[in-house]
Amino acid sequence: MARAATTSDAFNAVAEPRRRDILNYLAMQERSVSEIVDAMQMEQPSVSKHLKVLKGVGLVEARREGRQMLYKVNALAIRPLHEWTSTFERLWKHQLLRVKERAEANDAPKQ
Amino acid sequence: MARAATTSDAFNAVAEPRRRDILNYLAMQERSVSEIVDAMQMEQPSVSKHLKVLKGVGLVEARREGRQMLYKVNALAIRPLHEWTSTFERLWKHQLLRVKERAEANDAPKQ
DNA sequence: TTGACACATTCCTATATGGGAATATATTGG
DNA sequence: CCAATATATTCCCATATAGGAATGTGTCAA
Repeated sequence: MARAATTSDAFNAVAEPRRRDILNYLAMQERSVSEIVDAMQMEQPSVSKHLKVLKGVGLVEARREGRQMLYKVNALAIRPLHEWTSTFERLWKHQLLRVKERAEANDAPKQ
Repeated sequence: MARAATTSDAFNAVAEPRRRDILNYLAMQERSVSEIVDAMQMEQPSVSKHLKVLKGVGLVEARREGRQMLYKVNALAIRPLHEWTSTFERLWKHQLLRVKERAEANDAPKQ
C-alpha cells in the first residue's frame, strides 16, 4: 500500500508546506487565484492543484465572482488537528517544567 | 517532484494515521516495541518502520533496556503543529459565533 | 559458544504524488 | 460569435512511500 491520499484528510493535506503557505495567506482574507499565484510565487497550475486538494478536505471554500474564483479558509476544518495536538500539551508543559527545574539547579549549585 | 519525505518534518510524519495511533498510545507511557505491536495489532516490521520515521523527526525517543527497546513520546516536537493550528483558532471561533447567532435568529424569528 | 527472544533492515510492488508543459473550460466585453 | 482573461485539467515522470515476506543484528541465559 502506498501513502494515503493527500485528500484523505486534513492531516495529509497540510503535510505539504506549500499548502500551509496558501492557508496562512488566506487566513488574512479571501483571495483570488491570481492573487495567490502572485503572493506564493508559484505557477498557476500548481496553485490550482493545491487549492483542489485543500477544497477536497474542506480546508478552503470557493465562490465564483465574474471570471475569478475567490478562495477563503474554512478554519473549522483545522480544528481537529488542533485538538489532536492539544492532547499532548500537558506532556510538553511537563517537559518544559523539568528543563526549567534543571536550569535552576545549575544556577544555584550546592556549595 | 514527488511528495515530501515522511521524515521531512513532524507534519509529514503525523499524516499517517497509524503513526498518530502509536503516538496516542505512547502518550500514556513509555512502551516496548512488542507492547506497541500487541496494542496496535500491526506487524512488528511495520511498527519498527513507523517508529523509525517518528524518531527521525524527533517525535519519539528510544532507549535500550536489555533486549527491549523502550519508546516514549517527545511531546515538544508536536508543539510546532499545535502552534500552527492555533493561528487559525480566532477564525474558527468567529465562525462558530456566527453559526450560533444564526441559530438564535431562527429560534426567535421576526413576527 | 549456542539458542532464543526482541527488533531492525532489506527487497519488492502497487500507488500517489508535485511540478512542468500543454491544453481545456468558463466568463466577459465588443 | 470572437478575442482576451482567469482558472482548471490532463499528461508525463521522478520520487517516496506502506505493507508483506524474508533476513539481519543485538542481547541474554545456560
